[in-house]
Amino acid sequence: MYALVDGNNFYVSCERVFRPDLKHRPVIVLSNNDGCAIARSNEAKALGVAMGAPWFQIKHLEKQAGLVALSANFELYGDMSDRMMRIASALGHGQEIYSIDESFIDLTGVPGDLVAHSHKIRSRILQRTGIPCGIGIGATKTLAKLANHVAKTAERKPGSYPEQLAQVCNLGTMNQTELESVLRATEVQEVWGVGPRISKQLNEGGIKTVLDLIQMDVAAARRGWSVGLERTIRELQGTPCIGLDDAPSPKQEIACTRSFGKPVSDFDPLREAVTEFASRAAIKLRKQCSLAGHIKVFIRTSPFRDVPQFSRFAMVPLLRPTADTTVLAHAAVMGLKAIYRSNFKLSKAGVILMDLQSDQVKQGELDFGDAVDGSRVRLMSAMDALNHRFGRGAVYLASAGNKGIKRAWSMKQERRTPAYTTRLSDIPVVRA
DNA sequence: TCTGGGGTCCTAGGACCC
DNA sequence: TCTGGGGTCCTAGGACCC
Repeated sequence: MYALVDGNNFYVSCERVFRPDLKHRPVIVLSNNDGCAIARSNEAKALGVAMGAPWFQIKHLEKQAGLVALSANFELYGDMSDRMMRIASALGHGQEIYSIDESFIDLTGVPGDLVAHSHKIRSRILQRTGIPCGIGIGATKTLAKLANHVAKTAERKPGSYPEQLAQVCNLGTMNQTELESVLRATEVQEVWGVGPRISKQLNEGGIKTVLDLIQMDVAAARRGWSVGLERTIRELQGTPCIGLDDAPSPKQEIACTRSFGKPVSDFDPLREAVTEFASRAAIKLRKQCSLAGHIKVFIRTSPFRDVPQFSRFAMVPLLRPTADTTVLAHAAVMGLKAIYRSNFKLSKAGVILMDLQSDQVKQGELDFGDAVDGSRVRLMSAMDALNHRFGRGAVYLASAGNKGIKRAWSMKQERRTPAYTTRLSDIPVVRA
């Protein structure tokens, strides 16, 4: 058995912990650059704000309906996530942290009433972090996901499912009739692994509810779609195909990409941006003890704007795999030089580290006199240590531009709340 | 004016091999 | 008239996830 613990409207819930005045009001959190809605309170959902809705299209709701929009504050969400995950792990014996607000728990060998136990953990998370959760339980991860959807929907939309399934839902203990009525009440697009494309195709073939999907012939699913859909159906039928991944393997790619606050045409700001992105990606790379073999750089115009379009990338091979910020940033800028053209209003750039491998692998090579210099590795460790101790940006490459000055390409974040839990200067003060 | 960022997996098709 | 068969590896692109 698996459980899925998932924070409700997670980013909004994090904000509400420190802004109780936002409770019961329509609130959304915006993506970087204050671009579009990436989290919505129930009240905002009820207003009809869609996931991913561009802010400029819904901005009128600010005055019309009291909609509150906040800039994304990932420093806060990451810390709140750590706290929630720690408490959630007590639900079972193994935990896979699947995303910032979700974790799967292995319930194998957990004795007693799983629903009562889950309610207890749910209350503990709410009490100690302020984050409300939904917990779904099922024989497979896909069923646990589905149960979680039921638990959250039953709470948010009374009448959608039986009331007692709200907050915690165990599909594993339902009788056939109850289970079928839940499956019939749920549309295929709610299933984990079935996206908009496949659900549309399934609907056209008359498969509309999860009950229809569960009864589908797995061979036909494989022929018509892929092994992925076959696996999803088998999981829905109760055959585990996806195990708990509680020791995630290192990333195979590490990216840092950003849209700019406003369009950029000149080379210098692009060089700064690409240097900055390469530096940030390199930090992540060293954190997982990897080296990169290739670095990909791209720049592009906005596909949403009616301007001459431009989109190019360069793949730069590294002489030898490295995690050295200066080498990676230099390679990225070389790539940028190769693809840069003036006279375009560029809106986004990014760097992707590829062909990653462990930093423990020693590649035998001929010595051409420029072999890996241990002092460079120590320099990187020193940089990481300084930035960790004194905050990001304490030391950085000069070619990333002066961080003390507003950089032409920096992103827009006009509505960001403080880092309440991670910066001394931002910690709330309680007055007697 | 204004539309996110960071990943994974699967498949088809081409290059290449004998 | 008529142009093999079987395999691997790599890559680009699609679909999906949050």
